[in-house]
Amino acid sequence: MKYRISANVIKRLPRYIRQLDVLSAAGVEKISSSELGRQMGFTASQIRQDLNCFGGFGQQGYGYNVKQLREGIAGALGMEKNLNAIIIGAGNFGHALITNFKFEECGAHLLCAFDISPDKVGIKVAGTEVRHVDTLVSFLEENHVDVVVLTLPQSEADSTAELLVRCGVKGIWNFTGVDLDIADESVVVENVHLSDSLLTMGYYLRNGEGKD
Amino acid sequence: MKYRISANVIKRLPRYIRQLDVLSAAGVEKISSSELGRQMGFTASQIRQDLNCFGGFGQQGYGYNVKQLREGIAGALGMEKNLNAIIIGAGNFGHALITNFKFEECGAHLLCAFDISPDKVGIKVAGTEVRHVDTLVSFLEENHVDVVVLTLPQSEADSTAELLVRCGVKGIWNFTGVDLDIADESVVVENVHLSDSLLTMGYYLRNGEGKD
DNA sequence: TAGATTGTTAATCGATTAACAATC
DNA sequence: TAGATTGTTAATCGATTAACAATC
Repeated sequence: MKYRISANVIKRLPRYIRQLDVLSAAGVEKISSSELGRQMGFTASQIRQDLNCFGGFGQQGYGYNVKQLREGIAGALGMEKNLNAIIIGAGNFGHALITNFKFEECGAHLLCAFDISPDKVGIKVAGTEVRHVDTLVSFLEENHVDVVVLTLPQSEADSTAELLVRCGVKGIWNFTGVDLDIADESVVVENVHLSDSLLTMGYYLRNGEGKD
Repeated sequence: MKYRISANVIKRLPRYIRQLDVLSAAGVEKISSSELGRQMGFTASQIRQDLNCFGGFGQQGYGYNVKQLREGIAGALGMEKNLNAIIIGAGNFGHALITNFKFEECGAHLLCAFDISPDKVGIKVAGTEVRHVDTLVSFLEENHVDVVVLTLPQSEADSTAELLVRCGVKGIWNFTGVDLDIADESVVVENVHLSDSLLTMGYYLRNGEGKD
């Protein structure tokens, strides 16, 4: 890539995808930055700046073709290249992710799940096989895994993450609630803290007005 | 409040809480902004700026008392005042939240759940009663509900949100994946988009290096 | 061509970092 | 008192917004 694109821009890309999908579904073929901005609560300027980080998706005097722009952003996010994923921890939360989360729509493919509990190992959850964690390392050796979804108890979080990094895993989608700090700079960790989201809500509820 | 505190600061508060809890558990009694910064990946300056939005938690020449600071931030977030919550949609995801999510630790109290499916209505999930959605409006009339957790199918998201706002609900924690746009400025909506998180991970995995 | 709207540069605004006096 | 570290002001940096020439 040319020069580093700010994290703020990257975080907005999935929102663009969502809105463009809504527009597409409604049969809208083209849209201007100002109209898209109105719909998403952004300024037209910001939208043009954001999109221009990745090249000229638009056409002067016309606007943006919805489908083309959608593909362009999907390309920037690399959504077309499938990421292989596995999930460790098939408890309530892991189970819900396996069953409901649309990995394919995010350009990912869930290979299988791992758990330690005898009454889970061996079963299939929504078509996904649950293996024993004892087979994890050998699985990682034999398969290319891009992303590991961590949905196991907090007590296991750090040791498991360390093991994964030693096995060369480069992406950890961490739902454990523990802030993993991993020294290896090449590892991408996304910490999902649902409680953060509720706590900030609490702040705004009590201190009046929404965020923006 | 004095003057408006930026959303960036608010979003960092739960992270402070987490780190302080880790320190507390490890028996650490005091900490300086520079050491806390080292641990959390912030500058000491930023930490002092953040904390001073809420008043002098620290003591010159000494640092911050871990427990006191924790209480101070919890106070700023209003964590001690309980928020009443209900959850609508007891499917996989709702079920997982009811079972695993620590509402109490976030200063919230889950009153009950609602669903439409006959084989869910009437049962208890981890001690939480599941009621029929037909009883939702009367429940809202008879109980003060601060936060509604939305974990129902996308097709129901917009209509349900609209109903909730009409019933005077001021907080919606939205897991449906649909961007609710609610005109009423006094309603606080937290949209949780797990897919956003995975998509941005995908970007960094392919374009090298972690975020920071 | 005239109108519209982008791509892109310049101006503004806000957030982070640095510096340092206050003070424990 | 001397050392440490905050609270707070000033400087810097980056992100957002505004403006406008390019062009479809």
